[in-house]
Amino acid sequence: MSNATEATTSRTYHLHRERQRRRILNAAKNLFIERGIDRVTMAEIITTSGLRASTLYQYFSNKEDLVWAILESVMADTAARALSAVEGTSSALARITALLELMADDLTEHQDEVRFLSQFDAMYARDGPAERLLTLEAQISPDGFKHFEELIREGISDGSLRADLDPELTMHAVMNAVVGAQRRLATLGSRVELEYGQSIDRLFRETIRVLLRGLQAN
Amino acid sequence: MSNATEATTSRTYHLHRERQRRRILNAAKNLFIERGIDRVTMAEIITTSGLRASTLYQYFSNKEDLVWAILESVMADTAARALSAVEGTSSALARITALLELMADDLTEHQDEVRFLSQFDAMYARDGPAERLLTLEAQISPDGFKHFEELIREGISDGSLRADLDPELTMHAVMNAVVGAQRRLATLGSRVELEYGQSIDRLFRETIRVLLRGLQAN
Amino acid sequence: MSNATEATTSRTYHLHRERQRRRILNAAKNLFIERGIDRVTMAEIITTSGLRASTLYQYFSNKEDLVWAILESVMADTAARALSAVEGTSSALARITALLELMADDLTEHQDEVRFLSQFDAMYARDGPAERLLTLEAQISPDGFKHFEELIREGISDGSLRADLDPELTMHAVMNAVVGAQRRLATLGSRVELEYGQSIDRLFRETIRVLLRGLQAN
Amino acid sequence: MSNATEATTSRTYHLHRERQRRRILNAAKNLFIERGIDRVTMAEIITTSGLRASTLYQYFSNKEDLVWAILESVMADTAARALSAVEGTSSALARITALLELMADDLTEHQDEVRFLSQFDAMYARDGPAERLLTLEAQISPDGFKHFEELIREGISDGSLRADLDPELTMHAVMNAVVGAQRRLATLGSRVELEYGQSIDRLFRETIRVLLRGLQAN
DNA sequence: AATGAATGAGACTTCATTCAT
DNA sequence: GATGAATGAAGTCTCATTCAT
Repeated sequence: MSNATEATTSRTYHLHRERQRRRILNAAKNLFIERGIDRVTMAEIITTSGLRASTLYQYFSNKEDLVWAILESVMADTAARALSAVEGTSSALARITALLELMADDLTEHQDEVRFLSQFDAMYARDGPAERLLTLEAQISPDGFKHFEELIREGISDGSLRADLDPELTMHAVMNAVVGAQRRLATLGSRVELEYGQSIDRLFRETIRVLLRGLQAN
Repeated sequence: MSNATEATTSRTYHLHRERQRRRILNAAKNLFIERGIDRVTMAEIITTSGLRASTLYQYFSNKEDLVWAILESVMADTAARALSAVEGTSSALARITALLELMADDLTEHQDEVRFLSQFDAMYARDGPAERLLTLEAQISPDGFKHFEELIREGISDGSLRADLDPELTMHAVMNAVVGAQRRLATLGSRVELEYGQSIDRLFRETIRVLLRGLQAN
Repeated sequence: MSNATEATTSRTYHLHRERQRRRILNAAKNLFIERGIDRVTMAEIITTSGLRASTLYQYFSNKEDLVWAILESVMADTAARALSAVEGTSSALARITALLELMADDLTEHQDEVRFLSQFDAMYARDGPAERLLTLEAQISPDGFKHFEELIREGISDGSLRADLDPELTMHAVMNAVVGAQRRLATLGSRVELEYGQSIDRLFRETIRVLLRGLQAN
Repeated sequence: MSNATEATTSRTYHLHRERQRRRILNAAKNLFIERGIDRVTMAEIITTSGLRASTLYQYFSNKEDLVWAILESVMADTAARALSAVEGTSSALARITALLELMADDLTEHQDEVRFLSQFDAMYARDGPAERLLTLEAQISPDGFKHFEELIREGISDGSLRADLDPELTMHAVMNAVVGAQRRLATLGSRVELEYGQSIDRLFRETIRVLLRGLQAN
């Protein structure tokens, strides 16, 4: 086999493998999102993805592997959206606003995926190796949060933010609250609207508003 | 059988049933909290509670039933704590402060139970009948949130809070964020401290501070 | 329920349980002996024993458990035979002769079981906890080998056995050779006769003869 | 292509094939010896040998084939050692002594391989075609055993051995006992020392001693 | 009310092997 | 001859739950 042919063959193989992988991932992701991670069986994923069990197991060695791979893909998607949202913003404030806006949009447009993340945290986050998640999370916010911290610093010096804030602490507290609020809303879904009589979107945007006000100097 | 004997028998019987019930509930609760709802099998609950499968099924007709019953007990505990925390406070502000303090305390002292609630939401909240939860939640905050709403109203009229707030919307948004933040911290546990380099308690208290500031007029 | 009834019930249950256990053990033993431990699947044992998989697993928690249980039963049988063979013998020599005779008989009449033991040793003996086996082996030879050792001692003092023997070493060496020869013959089965042109029984008895001669003084 | 080139190509090709074959055999042999024939999967052999499944199957058409090939190689090794041990011996007695010595040495120095043989017998010997084994065994003792038989005959006539021996029967009985003892010791390994409180080597040498004495006339 | 036994349904994997290129 | 991908056929075991007594 000539080198050229070899390369082509290898590329073809690689493409094929990638396609199959996605097929499985898609099937699993949809099922997980639709019915909850723990209620989906491998058999279903196998049927849905149209492969044979043994073939699937050549791509993912067990259910947990699959769950992590999907987590990765969901996070990568979110990260990509975040990156493109932040792109072209000039000030730190604009950047953060864009980020929070994005989270609000994601909540409406990708509620299922947000719920998946929520479920993942509830079920797997505690025992999976911490590093694995940290690595993943590094992707989603290459340095998005850094900007947040900087902004707080800046704001403090120019007097627009309260002087008594501890930049790092505050940033983490606020981000945790935002994420926590977002995930809770996604998780409870329509129940929130029933219970609170407010649309999810309004509630989340109000949360953001209050939090931002809480940061500003008076 | 005389009426008196009958009554005694019935009372004894009732007591016994209650004791057994608690035994099961306790065993299950500890296991759920320790290892996560989905990783606990009925067999384990049976072994731990020291009964036989068939006996247990006379008290709870399936696993979900058990989960809901524990949810109930956890919520009742929290509600009891809330009630005693609020007791003796005079102003609405004091009441709310007491409530938020309690949530911070619960986060440190009952982190496992908070995590249980989080997991419950992630796994069951969506399909269980909404009313069932609403009824339960009515217990936890007999009217605690009402006070919150009132306080906001009051604060708006006396000028201490920002005039542009919509009391109900704001209340729900803030409460959702507080609960979301609390549960997320409980869920991630030590991972948060690793990741954020801050103690869970500090982060949660900072969240509260920022949120409350966000409500105040300048 | 009266105490009497209770006892009866419990006895009935116990009997039933024991019967089922034997049913499984029998089915498995026959299959193992017939086709070799590793070529028998749980599914076959299940079918043969006429129970459902889940029922069987309430008696034995996995295949290895089953294998060990059968080992136990085979050893117990052998031990019982040994005991009754030795019973009524007066001298140590008579005892040993009886024991070796028994081994020869077992080789013809229970060749399958001897082969099972051989197979067990080859496959499991190395990793199973040593104590488990030692305990089991203590059963088979309550003190049968002790007699052997004593006999050697006696023989040495009365001059009938070679003076340069180390009783314990010799006993173990001889027993190991006898058992090794027996198992090898059982394992190779008809192949031996084909290869050696001698009946298994004759070969084994000749082995014993030579070994015993080797012990005698000239 | 010229004849010369063809020959070269063919030789190269042949060399390559031989190398690959050895690679596989080595990997498999080590694994079999280390962990037992039945616990080794083809996948492991494939990984260890560094080839792909499909490539391996071009050399050996199934697992059993591989097992037999290794048996062959182990036996060939032993045979080679036997040959070189016997080489240079003049008398039949010397020959036999050398052979038995070798078996004792093999037991210590090649215990794993002896165990492999033991396992092979337990698992495969019964169903594999008898001739296949006979052919193989012919290798190991080109005529070693013949000598043994002769020796016995000689010994009988010169009065050094007991007159009542049946040369062929005795030879086979003794050889079977020696091999049986050797394999059993190799199989049980350290467990023997635990159980018997004697080193494997001492036990085996004592066995040989007793057997030889058993053959001698007094 | 308690219990021992049973069990349907299915879960997740694994393995040796084959085929098309 | 080598390789990547695929796969049929089993395999072992688990689990929530029920039923007869």
